[in-house]
Amino acid sequence: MIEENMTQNDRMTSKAHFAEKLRLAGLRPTRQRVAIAALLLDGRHRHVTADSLTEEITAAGLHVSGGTVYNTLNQFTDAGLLRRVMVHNDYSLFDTNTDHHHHFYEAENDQLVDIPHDDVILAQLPAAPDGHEIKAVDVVIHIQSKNS
Amino acid sequence: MIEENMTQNDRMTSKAHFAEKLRLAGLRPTRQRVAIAALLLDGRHRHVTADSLTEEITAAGLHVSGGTVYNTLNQFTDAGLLRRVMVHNDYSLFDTNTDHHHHFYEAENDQLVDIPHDDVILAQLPAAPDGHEIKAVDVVIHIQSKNS
DNA sequence: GGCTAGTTTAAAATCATTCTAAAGAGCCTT
DNA sequence: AAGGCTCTTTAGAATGATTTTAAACTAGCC
Repeated sequence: MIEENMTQNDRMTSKAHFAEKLRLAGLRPTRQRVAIAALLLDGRHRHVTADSLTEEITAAGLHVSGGTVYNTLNQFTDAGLLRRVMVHNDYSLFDTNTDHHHHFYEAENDQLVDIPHDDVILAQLPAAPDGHEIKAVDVVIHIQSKNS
Repeated sequence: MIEENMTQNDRMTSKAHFAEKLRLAGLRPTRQRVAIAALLLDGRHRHVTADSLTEEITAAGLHVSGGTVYNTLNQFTDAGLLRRVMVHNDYSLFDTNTDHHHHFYEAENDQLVDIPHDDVILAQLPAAPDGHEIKAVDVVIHIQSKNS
């Protein structure tokens, strides 16, 4: 949203902006990480896979090796810039929205849909086992079309 | 629990019992499916992987090919005799407890722990998108030991 | 007893992801 | 701006869980 009507000059600014964002996250702002950050961390909320991200990179006229795409996705996730969503074991899904929210998942066409933050209310969470603390609560609501 | 003090005769009965269970689930009771059912569907609640199940089968002095272990796990899951739990993408986890309940997951040592049915209360579930219905609600609470 | 469709088998194939070793690039120091 | 040290990237090989294959079997029915 932020980058809708950008001039060439703004784009340079934004490159520096993402480099800074990476530095703050403890990641050295390399050419490939900045490029990927510019694609993924622009505020748009969506779900990507290593594959779909690679397509985006190619569409942007760039090239990043497969290994680096995977590494970057993992590093961004560890740094809290992305969130990994667990709905199946076929391949990893990443959410560019790291805010606390949950998901609908439709297995029929492997479709993942965000649930607005306040639409699921969890009352009375169980206490974590002794010596442990809760790190995250993931809720996935599996849905299917009614006529099946 | 059911099969704690079984005589040889009871065991035969139980074999027939599992064969019947499979038939009811729409699965032809083959030797290997009955054997696996006897191991997994005895009422004990636990989590297994294709690997751990294969070990159990071997420990029982039996042999079932790898492909069949995977097929059976998938068929049992589709038939509602097992439940697949999604916590990571490394390999599939199956829960012999198909009742509605949720899980704690400790990534550090890949430990999965059941949460008693009534310990998580979800109020105000969101309505499923138009034309869809809710099939299942999965809640995974990620935990970590406090001193880390 | 013999059929036939559904199963099992071992082995090969698949496919996402990670690892490897060598080449390259940030970035701090001078 | 050069040197250098470490962290990254790269292409390609390796890994490992899972699926597929085609042939050998078997459960259940006539």
